[in-house]
Amino acid sequence: MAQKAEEFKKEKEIFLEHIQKSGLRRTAQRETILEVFLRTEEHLSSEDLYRIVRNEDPNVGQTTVYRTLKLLTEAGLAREVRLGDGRTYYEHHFDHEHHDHMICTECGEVIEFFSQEIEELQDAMAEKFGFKPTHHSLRILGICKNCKKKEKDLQSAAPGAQPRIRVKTTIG
Amino acid sequence: MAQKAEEFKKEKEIFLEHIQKSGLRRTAQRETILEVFLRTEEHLSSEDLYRIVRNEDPNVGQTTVYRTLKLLTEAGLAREVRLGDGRTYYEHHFDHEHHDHMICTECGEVIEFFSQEIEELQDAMAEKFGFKPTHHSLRILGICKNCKKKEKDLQSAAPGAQPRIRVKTTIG
DNA sequence: TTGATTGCAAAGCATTTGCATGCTA
DNA sequence: TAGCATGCAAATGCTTTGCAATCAA
Repeated sequence: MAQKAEEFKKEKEIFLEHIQKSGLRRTAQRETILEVFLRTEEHLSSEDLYRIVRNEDPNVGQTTVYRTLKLLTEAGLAREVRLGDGRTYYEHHFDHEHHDHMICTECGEVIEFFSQEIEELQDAMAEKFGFKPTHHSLRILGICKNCKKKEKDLQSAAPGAQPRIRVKTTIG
Repeated sequence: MAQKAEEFKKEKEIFLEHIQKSGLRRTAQRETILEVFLRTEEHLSSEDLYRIVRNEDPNVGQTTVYRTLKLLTEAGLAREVRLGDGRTYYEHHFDHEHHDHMICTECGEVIEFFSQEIEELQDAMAEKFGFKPTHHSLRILGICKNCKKKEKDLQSAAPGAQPRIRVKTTIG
């Protein structure tokens, strides 16, 4: 936990630096939003973050959260993620290894994973086409361990049960 | 070209079959939309398709194009693709190999590619987490061969030139 | 003081839905 | 004839923008 506080300090410095470099201003709202973001480890939508932030400070508007998340992304602290349900999520970027996602289409669970081999094959692929990659996104959709189990259990109990789909569309 | 006509025939059969199986109805609009879709090889948004279709038959509504693209997807003829600019594109699915995409963030060009090794590594990854994959999506963003070249040419001519970004947001 | 920042309300966009009318089976 | 399909307009959901008031530097 003490180590966590250290990390936040570093990230806050980065944020301030970015703000100063860009001729922007330090405000209470931005500080609150940054802190809540740093304190939360999951994938947050702007809406999610807004809900938590307004507990700490009801004077923060939805719009400011949107704008600040953009700012955090520019500063290199956050990264936009599309999980496939139409909205934009944000995850920590600074000091976090690059990774990809498996998304359970029943419960919405998101598993992060990383494969050096896949990364290398992608680069090799790009090179083959004379393409200079800047970043990439790999999502695997499917059923997670838990839901696979639940499905089996349900099947024996109530054969016609419908799964609860959270990610609503096929992702190309 | 004669071979093309054959292909369309097969795909039309599939569509009719799907329509009958589902208790739906064969209509002129659906036929027109299907034909235009089959005839076009690129990645089409609903809007794109709508524009072409209304040349053939101005009596087709935007809504019907949306609904029919869903239908084509259900029938297995089309596949939804998210290229990262917020809208949904469709590509041919039937008799087309699975593939992934490289997207140029300057000109918007989309390169299709396939790597058996990447596929296998993904499955291995999923298995490691007890995750049962249903489908996946891999996008590599970057600069295509052409734009890389143009960039260099421009740089020597007008050092401060701004690139035209078509894919507007970072894709997680 | 000056110009960035905020929050509200309104606008934007892609997509979906309600509903009266039109058509297929 | 029954009920699916259509197309318009209105609604939706997420995100962005305009703008007057507020606040940091």
